[in-house]
Amino acid sequence: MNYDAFKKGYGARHKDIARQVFLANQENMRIKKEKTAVANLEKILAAVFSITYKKGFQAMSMRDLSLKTGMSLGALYAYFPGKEELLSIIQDQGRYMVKDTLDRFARQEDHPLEKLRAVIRAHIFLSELFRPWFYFTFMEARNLKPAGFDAVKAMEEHTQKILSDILEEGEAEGIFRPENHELTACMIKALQQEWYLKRWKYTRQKITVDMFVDHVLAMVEGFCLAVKE
Amino acid sequence: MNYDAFKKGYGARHKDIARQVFLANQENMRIKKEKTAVANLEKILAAVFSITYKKGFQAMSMRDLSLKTGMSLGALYAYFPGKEELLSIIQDQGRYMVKDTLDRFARQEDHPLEKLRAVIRAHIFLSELFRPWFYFTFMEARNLKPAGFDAVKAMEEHTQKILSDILEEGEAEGIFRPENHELTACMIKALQQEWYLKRWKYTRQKITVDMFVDHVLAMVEGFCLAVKE
DNA sequence: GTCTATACACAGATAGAC
DNA sequence: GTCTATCTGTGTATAGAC
Repeated sequence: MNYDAFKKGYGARHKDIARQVFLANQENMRIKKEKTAVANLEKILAAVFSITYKKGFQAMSMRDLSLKTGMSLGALYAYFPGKEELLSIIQDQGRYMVKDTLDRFARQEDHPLEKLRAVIRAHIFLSELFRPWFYFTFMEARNLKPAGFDAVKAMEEHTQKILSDILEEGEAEGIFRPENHELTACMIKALQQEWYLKRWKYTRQKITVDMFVDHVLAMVEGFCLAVKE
Repeated sequence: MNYDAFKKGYGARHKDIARQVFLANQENMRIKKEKTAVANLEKILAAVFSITYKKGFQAMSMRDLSLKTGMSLGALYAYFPGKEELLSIIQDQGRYMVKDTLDRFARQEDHPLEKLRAVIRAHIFLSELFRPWFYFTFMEARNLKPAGFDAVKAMEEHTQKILSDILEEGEAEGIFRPENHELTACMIKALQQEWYLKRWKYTRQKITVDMFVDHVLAMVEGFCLAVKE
């Protein structure tokens, strides 16, 4: 599966994500009409990503956000109780998207090697499709309150476990070499993260997401696969 | 070489770094006595790292810094012209340390495989020894003005080239497999970065820097080494 | 639902005494 | 060299008109 196929198969678009955010946080919003709320949330999210990509969430002022969205300060506060809550809302939604997608892809395949490939691909392709979310989730995690940061850590360990479980399973079947699978899972996660943390580099070097994924898979398989005698 | 050996062999300590910072920025400081300046710079740097690790540079107020160092606001401004300049000073010094060390280790070995190992090890060990510097340099890069950010990018590409040059050289000698060495260099850098970006994870999992380095090397060599026929 | 106007806290930075 | 006191801009957030 390449990126184009993934993109076509993956239903959700920006508007759908905004709708999910609305449904999950409806009780804290003064806006009641779904259509209005979703349209404006979409604008707000896009603006947040655009502003914070360059200077970070802390440095983004509510006036910046007002200017970029074309909405007034008063209007913005009808969509979330405060700046800190806005951060949590985005982080929560980001985590939900990743967990939901990876769990789904992990269930789709049976053979450990195919499963490993599917999960690695899905993670990187998803991070390409929702790059701003991934970048934001990583870079702004430390601005969360302890509870939020704990959720980030738990998520990191959850996705790591998906990978190490596959590796264990494959070792039991004689497909993968015995190794410290926890550590290998960490390395895989590091490679995945590279894609959305340093996008400027790959854009400049004209490396596509498909090339990147293939290289990651080659490296991982070169290390993990049991040698045929 | 393991981490302990690296640490013993690597001369510079925190005080020496503070001295380098003093010498490099002397003309912008109102403090003239080296001994006073170095001692206080050491305090200031430690305080910056401690505060920003949790909430970032933008969110650190000068009053936070004053409290943590035990120095007054007025005194702090005798050591640097402004908050933004303080950021540049730290970033510049961080880059200098990395470049200086890596170039040195790359020159030390002759055989491509040994050189590759030496450079990868040196980078990870250095990031362990000066973890706050590395973490800070990465996380706060986007708060720099364009010129500073360009320097960061140039540095990233410089260290990448050190690696890809070694891989090219090794391929010419038949030691490494033909591959997209640029991309492999990127992967290696991603693995190195993982160590200082997610230290909390490795502390929790009781993984030492030596274990980590060995795993990275095993993975890289498994992928790069030409297969013996 | 969205606007303008404004409250009030806190930021970075400096002046001038010691 | 270091301190305290203070200036001035900007931050988040809200009240109340439309």
